[in-house]
Amino acid sequence: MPKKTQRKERETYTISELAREFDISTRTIRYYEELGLLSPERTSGNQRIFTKRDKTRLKLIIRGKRLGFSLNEIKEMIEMYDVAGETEQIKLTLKYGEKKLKEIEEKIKELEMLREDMLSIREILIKRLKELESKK
Amino acid sequence: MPKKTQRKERETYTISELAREFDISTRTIRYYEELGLLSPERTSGNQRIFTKRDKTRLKLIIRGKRLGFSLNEIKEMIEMYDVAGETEQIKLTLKYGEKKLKEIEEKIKELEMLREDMLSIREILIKRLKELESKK
DNA sequence: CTTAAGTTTTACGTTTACGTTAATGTCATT
DNA sequence: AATGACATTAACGTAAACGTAAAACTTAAG
Repeated sequence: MPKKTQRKERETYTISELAREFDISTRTIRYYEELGLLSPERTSGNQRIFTKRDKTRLKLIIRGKRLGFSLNEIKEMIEMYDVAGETEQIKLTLKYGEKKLKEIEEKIKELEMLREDMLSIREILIKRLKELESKK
Repeated sequence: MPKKTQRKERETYTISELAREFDISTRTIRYYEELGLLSPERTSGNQRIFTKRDKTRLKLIIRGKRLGFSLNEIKEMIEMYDVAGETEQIKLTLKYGEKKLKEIEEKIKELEMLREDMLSIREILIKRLKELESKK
């Protein structure tokens, strides 16, 4: 039997690896853990080990931030992923999810409106520019 | 000649009227002025008078905020509306506008991804719920 | 003219989301 | 075992975006 590669699963990351990858500080990552947004394992020497799952979460957190959600809102959304629970809990989660879904769809609409605004301003500017250039 | 109605244009608002309408504090409105996002006229007694234009701006500011833009970014976007200037200035504004447009389109995409995530979580939850209910 | 409700500026306070520094510990390599 | 690179906790600092309170002024209504 051939020796199996030692590489059982090196699908873990250190804090600075993730920090570099997402272009944030290690402090930020620790802060997210402090708020309960992440809960990485630890080595025997107490250093954080991040799994693929943690990495996915971090990506979610960052996306949420970019979209104007507070860390608290993001936490609530993330917790939806972790509902192990009973029917009542699930129903509540579903309800909250519907609310968030509506908010998200609202935001999409608003962004599209903003986009339209920007596009028409662009048109105006281009027109003005052409006038100026032709009078030159 | 019939007496014209005194109502030449009462299309103005006090600070608290706007505050109520947008559900923000008067402090917030004053703060936006302090940052140069608004510049309302004043009465003889130094009280702020907001025009329709100011109101439109305020709406824009609030929308921007909801979408995760900083007040500074919002200010820069608003200033695009006010470019009276020369070709060079217009070109710069256009360039900045293109950048913002891309950012906005990025955000729309991200929100749509988030929406997909939420939808699939919902599916999972609903499925789990049905299982639990059937085993009852 | 008086009064109440609203407004002004000034200034210090608060929350969120980290930045920064210090003192100490861990890990991999030589 | 020693060196250098990275990690840990603790704690104070900071910028953005307002909140809050005080003291004085305006305005609309009666």
